[in-house]
Amino acid sequence: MLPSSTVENYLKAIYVGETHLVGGQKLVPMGQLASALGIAPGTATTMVKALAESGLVTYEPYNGVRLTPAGEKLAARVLRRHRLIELFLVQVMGMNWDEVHEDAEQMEHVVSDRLIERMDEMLGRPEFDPHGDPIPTPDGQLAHRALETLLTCPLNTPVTVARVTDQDAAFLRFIESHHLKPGETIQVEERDEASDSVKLKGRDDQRMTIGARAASKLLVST
Amino acid sequence: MLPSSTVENYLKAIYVGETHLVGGQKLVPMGQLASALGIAPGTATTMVKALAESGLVTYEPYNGVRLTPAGEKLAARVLRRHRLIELFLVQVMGMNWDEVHEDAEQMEHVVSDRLIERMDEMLGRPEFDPHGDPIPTPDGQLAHRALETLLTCPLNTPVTVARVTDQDAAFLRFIESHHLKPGETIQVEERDEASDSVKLKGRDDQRMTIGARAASKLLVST
DNA sequence: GCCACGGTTTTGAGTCATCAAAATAATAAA
DNA sequence: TTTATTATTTTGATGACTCAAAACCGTGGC
Repeated sequence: MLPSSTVENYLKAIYVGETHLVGGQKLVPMGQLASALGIAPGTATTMVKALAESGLVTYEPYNGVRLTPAGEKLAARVLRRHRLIELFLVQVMGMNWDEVHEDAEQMEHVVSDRLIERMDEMLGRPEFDPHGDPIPTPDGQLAHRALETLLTCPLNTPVTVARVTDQDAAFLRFIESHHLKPGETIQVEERDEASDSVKLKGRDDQRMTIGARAASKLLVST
Repeated sequence: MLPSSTVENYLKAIYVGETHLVGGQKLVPMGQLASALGIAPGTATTMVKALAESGLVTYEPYNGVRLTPAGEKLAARVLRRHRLIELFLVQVMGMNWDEVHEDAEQMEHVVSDRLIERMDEMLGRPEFDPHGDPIPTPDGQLAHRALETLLTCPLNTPVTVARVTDQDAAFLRFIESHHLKPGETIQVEERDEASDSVKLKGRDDQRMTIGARAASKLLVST
């Protein structure tokens, strides 16, 4: 039984949901899953029970859901495809990084392994996609770097933007126009709790202030 | 209402079915449609009635189905996408022409207009795909050439292979290995009704004999 | 002109994925 | 502890799409 696009999307959402979980708890709650997929909560429950039936997830009623090794393998495969496709569309086809998400979202379910392999080859076996998200290897391994957000990194120290953890097109365009894409070097000059904002010095010493919410989505390496 | 992949496939099948019709009759019979789509005849009937309901086709019970202008526009769009994708996969990604059909079949329904436009641009607004099939323009026009099959073209006269009207991977590999791809120059030396075969002289004066059924799928320009 | 046969349509049913809304469980508040 | 709030699960239904098999044309053969 090859998984349907729907199943692949559930697994992917659970996978990334797990990474967003704080602390030792490992179960993704149904509500979070449902809203991540844009479906009604009841639908998520029904579907997750079916996934548990086929051994892809572990389901604890009223607590949440977790991937089994089999489910994790499939999820990593989908994520790998998604990120390779995004990088391909940007790197090879010259599309903007804020307009490739939807295409990747669709293509990840349908293109052949051969085509994915060809993309991987043309891109030189990349480890990160245009947003700095790590690309799982064919066997599901994720490269992981120790990164900090702009809310936690040291002040007045040059840091390199490594990853942007938001796919929203408007946000991505903002990042791009302010030269905050992965690879850029910046410094955090000041954080202000009261105004919920962060002051930055960017390329050409350009000053800018961004909200804490946005700052938390920019990951940097020191 | 954007059409589902299923609807797009029905329209595409009717579209190419129409071109395969001989003479003045213009209706694609249900049986042909069903077998082209690999579905049960009853399913085709049900679906075609729904398509007629939404104004995409004209349906005459027991006679067949024909596209309306609206349906034809949609069908041409899908075919354009399919053929651009195939050409892109071969030309840009270096895939073999016998292995791109399935990917194109899936991608044609999901990739964005922007991505298609980008492919078209990268390919230099091509008129024909790797099989020599014409690529409809954005407004649905088809370039058409006066072509003959190897069964009807003049004998002992150099002709250029222009189109291969079969997507079967094994057949395409045969064509390729015998240097009969679109663009190659060949000559028909002899036709034998009795043995149902055609004798050819190909590249480097190499002689070969192919069956009439295969010969009818090779279109040439004189 | 009748009948048989191939193609077509109907019928009845099933799968997958979804929703809204009612019922229920867990949790936080009073 | 009892209640109120919020999250989750059930229930009942729907919309696409599909099949198998029974019923139904329509035409060619005799």
